[in-house]
Amino acid sequence: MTDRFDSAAAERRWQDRWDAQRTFEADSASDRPKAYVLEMFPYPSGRIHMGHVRNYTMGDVLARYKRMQGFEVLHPMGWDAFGMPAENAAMERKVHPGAWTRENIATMRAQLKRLGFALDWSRELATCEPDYYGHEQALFLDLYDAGLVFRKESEVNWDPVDMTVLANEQVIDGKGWRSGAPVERKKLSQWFFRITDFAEELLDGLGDLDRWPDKVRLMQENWIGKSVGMQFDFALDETVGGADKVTVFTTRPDTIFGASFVAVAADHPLAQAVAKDNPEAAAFIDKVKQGGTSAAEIETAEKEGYNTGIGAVHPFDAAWKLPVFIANFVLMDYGTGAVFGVPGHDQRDFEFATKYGLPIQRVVAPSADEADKPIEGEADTEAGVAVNSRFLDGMDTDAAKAEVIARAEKDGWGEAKTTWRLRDWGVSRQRYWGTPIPIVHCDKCGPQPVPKDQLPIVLPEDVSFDIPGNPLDRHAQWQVTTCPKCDGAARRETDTLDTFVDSSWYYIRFASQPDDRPFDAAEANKWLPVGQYIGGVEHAILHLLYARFIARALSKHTGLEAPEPFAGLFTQGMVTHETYKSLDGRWLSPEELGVGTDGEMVERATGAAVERGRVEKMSKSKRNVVDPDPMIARYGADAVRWFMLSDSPPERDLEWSEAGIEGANRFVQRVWKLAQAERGAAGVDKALDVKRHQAIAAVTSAIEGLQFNKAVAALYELVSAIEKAAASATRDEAIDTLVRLVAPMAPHLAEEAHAVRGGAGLVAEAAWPVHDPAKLVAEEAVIVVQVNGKLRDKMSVARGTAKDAVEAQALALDKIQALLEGKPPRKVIVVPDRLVNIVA
RNA sequence: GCGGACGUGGCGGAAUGGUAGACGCUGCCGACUUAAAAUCGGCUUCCCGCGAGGGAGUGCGGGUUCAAGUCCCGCCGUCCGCACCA
Repeated sequence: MTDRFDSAAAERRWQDRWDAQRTFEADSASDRPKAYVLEMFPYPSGRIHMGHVRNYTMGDVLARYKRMQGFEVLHPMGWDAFGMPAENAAMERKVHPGAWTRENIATMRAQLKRLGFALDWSRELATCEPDYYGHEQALFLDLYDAGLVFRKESEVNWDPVDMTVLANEQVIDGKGWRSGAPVERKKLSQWFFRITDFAEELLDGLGDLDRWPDKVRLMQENWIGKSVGMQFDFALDETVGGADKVTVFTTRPDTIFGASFVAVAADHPLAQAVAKDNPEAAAFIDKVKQGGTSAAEIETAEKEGYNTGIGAVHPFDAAWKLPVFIANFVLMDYGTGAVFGVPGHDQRDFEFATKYGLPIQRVVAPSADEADKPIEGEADTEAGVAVNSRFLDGMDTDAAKAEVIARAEKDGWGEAKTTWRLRDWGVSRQRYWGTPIPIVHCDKCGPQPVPKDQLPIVLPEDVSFDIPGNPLDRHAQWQVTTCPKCDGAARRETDTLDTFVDSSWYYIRFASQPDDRPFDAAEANKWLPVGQYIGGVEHAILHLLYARFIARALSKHTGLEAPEPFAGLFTQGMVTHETYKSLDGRWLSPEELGVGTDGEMVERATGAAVERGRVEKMSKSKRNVVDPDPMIARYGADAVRWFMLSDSPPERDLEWSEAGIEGANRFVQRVWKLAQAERGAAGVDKALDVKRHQAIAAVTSAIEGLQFNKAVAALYELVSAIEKAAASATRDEAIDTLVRLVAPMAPHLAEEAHAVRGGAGLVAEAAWPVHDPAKLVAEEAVIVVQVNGKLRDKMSVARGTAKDAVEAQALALDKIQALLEGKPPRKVIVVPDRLVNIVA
């Protein structure tokens, strides 16, 4: 009689044992090879959701697998604990952000522990604690000393009612998401990290990240946005606001003879100067500024301009003057905020020129004899040969570009120039719940860095959120300090750091956590870079780019040797679930549903019909969230983990379903039943042994390739084969192998099975099975026999049978004889041990 | 608009150019049971056929090959990212 697997008891037993034996604590001094497995640490929002469970289960499988392979594994966990939700909770529920956050951390830590993850909890950190952010302040000062921190005026979204700065995603249709008040643009002095200093390196570095998804590399490449071209001046035929020239940037200097206008952005100094005593221009600028900033509005906005009446002198022809427009499609924050328009070869310029009746001249053609080919309907943006371009005529596009740049540089009116889309990283946040920026403002000495021995600068606890705005700003004593330079009265910086700063170095702190400095480089170097980093695609750009930047900066200015922090990156899919809607459009949770008299789904409370919605990402608003805790209680942690890995490929979405978790539970029970099988039968089962070796090979390569769904399938096959096999020594061995192969995925089950089968020690520390390539195939090979590529028959031959013999045997088959009707085959292809194809 | 990914049964998905649909889910049939649950066995791409068997089939249209889900060319569709980037 076999028992059902008691998941609750097993979870308690083995989690306690792992804890007591410190099984998963990483030893930096170990001489085993090191493996660093990391999942993106969670924001402590309140409770763990299925997305976390999936993410951390994948990392856990890898960490446990690596440990069984003999690696010293670092697999830590922490909390991305600063950020706005804590302040929102403070305002709504009158709880202190710290109390709210720490309570959430306690809840979520307990939830994670219930899943039995092989985490080194001794290295747990929370970014909201002074023993983390104090070190971050030290790093800030290091970057400051390295010249990578600076201060400048920058515009922010300002909510005049809440008196607060808003992130872009908090601005909805130009209004604050909470107050609903129209958002203003406000200039504030803010701190920046000079990430643009590293633009070229960050771009080049992508080339080495061969274990990153191409998609993410491409997104970063686009974000960095390198464009190579030239910058040059157009002289103006009058002086406006003290300026007698306008500087433009272009990637197509070869089209300079196709220019028919110059355009500047609405907030370009030249435009501002013109507007000063020109109400018409001022009105146009206002109109442009009011234009929507949403993607949809930009897409549909028509190209519009205001002709200033100023003339710009063509650099190659003093007599040639181009009209200068203020145009709505020119952006101040890209290039120089001014362009020259070539309607023949740029689509925007084409539309603009068409609207304002400006000349459209072809200056690039597919070949030199197509100089007169008209430009019709749209601009021709292809490279080719310069035409109608005086001294450039006949040159290919690249040569023409080089020629223009060479002449400009020689004559001093322009130069080769590369511009970037990437902006410097604004790190100031006018918020309370973040890392205080370690700067002191002195009226006499200006902003001064705080000496390191005064760190950490701790956030004051006595703050209130009754009044809108940043509580640090109105805290009476906290700001008051003395200038480190002149000892005079001074005020602390009340801005805090962007939480992306917190997450851009936490993986280093995990690897090494001395008390007196952010990290010990020698120790960190033992672990870094992270071998496998796992998280959601939503962090493909910002978090990963910032972390790469910080790692590079630290590699340059400290002893850290990991310019690329994450050698391998994997972005997993979401966890989705069915949704339901009432006929009047309210989202319904599964608990609100019942079955009506006719068997149809109805809303339990009202008996009204229910519409089955799309399968969507689990979210509170759509009421389709499945909480992990009750699932663990009901099915056990192993079944939940198993389901997270089965079915869908890890990079795609996984649909949570009742049937799926039931299936996972069935698997757990099947393995448990096998584990209890009587040991000691004699005899060899060759077929089962082949299966065993195949399973080892399949599971191993699947885990290596992060294809957990394939590992799962291979394990199902092994279990089925064992179930069908009669008792034998081979079968005992196969069960032992199964227990180890399943251990990274269902660790409690594996430990329990290992113990009940008399195994010594922990399976978590047992060796990973190794397959024998010679035993991967059966002695008999099944040969497929095709006629004209169509499967007609199969036959079994000894592996390695010679081609001639196989061919003869195939031709002798009754079915084949019948199909050939006595005619000799025209050709026979034999693939040894696989197939015979007869061409009739 | 630019860039990328994807398209295979009722569903999730497998397939170094070599048996398409592994494995799971669902559904159906059967065994065990007084009965149910659980468990076990079988079937489950579609069409024709009682059956043996035959035919079709991987979004659509072409091509390469003894052989194409897989490679090439051209379409269609879905999803994602970026977006007036000069």
